[in-house]
Amino acid sequence: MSGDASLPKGYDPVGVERRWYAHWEENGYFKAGSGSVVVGASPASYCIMIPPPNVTGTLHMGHAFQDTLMDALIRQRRMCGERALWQTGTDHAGIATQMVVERQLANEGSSRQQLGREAFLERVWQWKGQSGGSIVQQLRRLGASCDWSREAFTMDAQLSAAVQEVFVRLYEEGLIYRGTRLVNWDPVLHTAVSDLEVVSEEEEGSLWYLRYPLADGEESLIVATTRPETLLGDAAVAVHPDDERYRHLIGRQVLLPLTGRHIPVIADETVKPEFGSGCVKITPAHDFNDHEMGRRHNLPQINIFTVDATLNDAVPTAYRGLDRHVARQRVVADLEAQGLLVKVVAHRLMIPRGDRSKAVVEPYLTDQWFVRAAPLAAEAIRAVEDGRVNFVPDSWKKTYFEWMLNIQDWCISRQIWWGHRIPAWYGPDGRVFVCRDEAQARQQARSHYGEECPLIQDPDVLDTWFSSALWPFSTLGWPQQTPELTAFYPTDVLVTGFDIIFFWVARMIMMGLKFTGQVPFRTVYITGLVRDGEGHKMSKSKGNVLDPLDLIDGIDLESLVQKRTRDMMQPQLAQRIEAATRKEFPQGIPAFGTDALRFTMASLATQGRDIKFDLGRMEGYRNFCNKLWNAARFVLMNTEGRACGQGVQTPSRSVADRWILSRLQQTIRSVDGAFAKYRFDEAATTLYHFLWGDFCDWYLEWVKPVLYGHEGGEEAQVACRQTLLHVLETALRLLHPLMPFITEELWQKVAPLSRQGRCTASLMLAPWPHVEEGLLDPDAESRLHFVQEVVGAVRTMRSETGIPPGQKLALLVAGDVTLLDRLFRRHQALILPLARLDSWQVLEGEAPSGCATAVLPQVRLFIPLQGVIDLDAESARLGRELVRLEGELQRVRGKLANPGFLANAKADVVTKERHKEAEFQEKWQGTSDALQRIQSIRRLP
RNA sequence: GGGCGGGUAGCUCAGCCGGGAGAGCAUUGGCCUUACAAGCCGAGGGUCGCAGGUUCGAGCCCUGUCCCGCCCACCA
Repeated sequence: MSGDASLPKGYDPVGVERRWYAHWEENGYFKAGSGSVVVGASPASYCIMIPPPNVTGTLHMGHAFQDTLMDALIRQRRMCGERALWQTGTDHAGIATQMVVERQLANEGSSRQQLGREAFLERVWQWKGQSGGSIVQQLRRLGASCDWSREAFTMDAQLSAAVQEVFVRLYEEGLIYRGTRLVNWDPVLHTAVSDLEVVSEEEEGSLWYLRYPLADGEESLIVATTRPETLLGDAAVAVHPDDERYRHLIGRQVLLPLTGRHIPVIADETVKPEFGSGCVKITPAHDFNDHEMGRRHNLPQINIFTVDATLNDAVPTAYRGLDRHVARQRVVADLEAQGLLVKVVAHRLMIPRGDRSKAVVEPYLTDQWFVRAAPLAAEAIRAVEDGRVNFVPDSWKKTYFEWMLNIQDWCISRQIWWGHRIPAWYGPDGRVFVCRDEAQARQQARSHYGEECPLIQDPDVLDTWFSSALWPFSTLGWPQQTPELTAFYPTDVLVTGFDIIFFWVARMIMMGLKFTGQVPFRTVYITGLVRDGEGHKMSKSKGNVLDPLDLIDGIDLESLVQKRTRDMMQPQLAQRIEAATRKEFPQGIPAFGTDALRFTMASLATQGRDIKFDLGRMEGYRNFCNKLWNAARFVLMNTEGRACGQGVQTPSRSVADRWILSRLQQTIRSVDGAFAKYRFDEAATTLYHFLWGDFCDWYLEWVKPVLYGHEGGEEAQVACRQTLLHVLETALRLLHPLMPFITEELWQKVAPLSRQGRCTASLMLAPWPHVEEGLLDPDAESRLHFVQEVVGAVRTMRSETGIPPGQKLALLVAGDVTLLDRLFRRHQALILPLARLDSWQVLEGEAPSGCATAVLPQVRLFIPLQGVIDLDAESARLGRELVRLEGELQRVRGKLANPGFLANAKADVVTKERHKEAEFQEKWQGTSDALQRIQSIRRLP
């Protein structure tokens, strides 16, 4: 050992991560403008808005994925010298948060109604105070370098003011209106929800065929329905005007069973004669289609439900107060008893459910506030059409257009308490005053009524997404024209999932354009969903959820099982989940560290598809961290306390030094390009292969003889140490956006030794590397490529012919003399140790018998090993190689014999093929010679 | 019903402007070689879903088709 290693033998992320994150945050490095300053230039601004997580939520894999990418972008641009702001914050998540607190109250035997509005809101704020910090703490564990000093919350005073301002202005322009409309009603949450918050899924149901007698005479008709209970609210029966079967009934009255009401038979083009019986019962107050038809035919809207979706007083007494499901059974039973149930057929249908409550949503007539969306959408469509906003991948803009072109008015009022109260006040006569605050409303009311009148504020709050839509400018201080708004708006990239393109992305574009005249962001990077290893969506009920923090810190099996089976909505699933978990993670999950998680996320971030989270890959990248750690350890062991050429401008670099520096430039170029096109996977694999392959496997091995003093002199050592430090230091900078912690830890030790020294207090603030054209060295690259081929060929020969690895060998080389001199003799110091050869010499005359043979372009290699070599193995190997080469030759020659190819292919392609032909031919010849020699030996007794 | 994405090695995925099929993991043979066994050095493994077409040449472009996934849509 060369002295004390200054680093432990393995990388242990735990302490490193906590220490550096605290250090960065305490020193204000996350604040916009903290990055390395480009002298003489006023820095460009760069801004990313975080999709604010739910304030009471917890971090999941989707966050880990997206936030890793955002942080990588921000860190990279910060290092590029830009004034980079990652605006962070949380969302009040109206319904979701209210539900959590209501559940708590239910457990205490209380309810929000018992508490009253004010006390309930106090309770929610209290809960927000308790749990609201956890997700931002978890975000910190990911290494997220957001500007915490600007952390925002959608219900902060300033953001709330923006919400009111937007509401009032839209109202004044007639883009917000109030009206009685059929909306999606969640009977469990007692609130309207928007179309987007309703998820329809196919479920098993029935189609009931019911007989409705005509009011006059003996005739009857049969309707088919999936919702027999709504019969009680029927206003008509509709048939197709051309339907011969029913034409004579049009205009006559039907006696609606169970109610005694008379309803008309009407004709409407939208009725499909082939479905069911061809007769449709029309319930204008409880079905969107029927509602439309009811408007066309002036039918009464008979609301039969209460807010709980129990039957109200509009139905016969027998059914009042019944739940809609009970009512269905009762209605069907009563009809059957009266002989009016014709048949019941199994029928699959789409059932709409609230995305939060999972309750079946009811179309329900209520007074609600709406945003007139179409006028806002028009400009938002143009912004994407003309490229002011780009989608990555581009194909998502189709999805965007599709929705925007068919956009419906947006129901923005919610009958819940947690959220932004609608700034509307009602006078005694119901007149509405929409104002920025109550005082203003009073003033207006006074001038209208001529005296002080009691005003009542609208009890509803706004859809959470209303405030989210303003996030890109409300967080920057709008409606004030703040310096931040000027500097950072429009923002640069939005990183988010496809699942909220409609909920959020589209609405931000509409609101941004409307209120700032500019797009909110120039690029939308759409990520896929993080799925489990089998490609299933992660969900609590499936028990396949991975917590990013468990991947970082590790978790033992028992805790994991407990975590996955705790608080199950369906406890019967717990057993299966437990078994599956024990099978998949028999040892629990080891601690991989944040950097490994981030690197995995980056390398899985291929565009345009969901990602299946592969734990094996994560393990590989954990190993990569360790590899990097040990490479740095090696470099430090061989540089600390020695001459490393700090002041030396033009060291006498070896070809290996020049080679790795050249490879480094290529890597910088490639990583730059990858970041520019959001190919995080490409950036990750490029760095992985440069560090593990070029740097560790080759360069470190090549320099060992120099460092150990076996090869070259003091000057060579200095140049080599300087190169080692420079390359590692630069690579750490390149890797930092993806792996912030380990790179900082190592950089702090490596950078001070490097030629330029540690230029900034933290790697976070260090300048992003740029390509030094002068260090590109094609000559060194091609020569060492040859060396790699020779070393590889010898290693293969050894391994395949069973030569003991410890056995030193003498190599015979045949080929052009000047070539051998140029490529072989001059680089023997790079070849012999890696190939574990102790000598080599140029072969004079015939190759000796009993040789392992390798054929490279223009060079043949022989290892004479009388008695040791496995002739059968070598012969088989050569045979395989010959077959391969013959195949290649055939293909290339076929091409070159084709006049069409020669006539049409580009000249350089033809030249390339000719080279290939020559090369294959030569290899074939050499291999064939070798095989013959072996076979001639085997024929000997 | 409309739209989108995907199908490449056992698994998870790259594959650029059409020009010699790649990586990681897994498998397998050999190594405790003084940074790293979370390591080192080798090897095997693919009818690029299928069928046509364009082209001198197709994993890549076109047409059709099958399978998987997702999104949107009011069929009672």
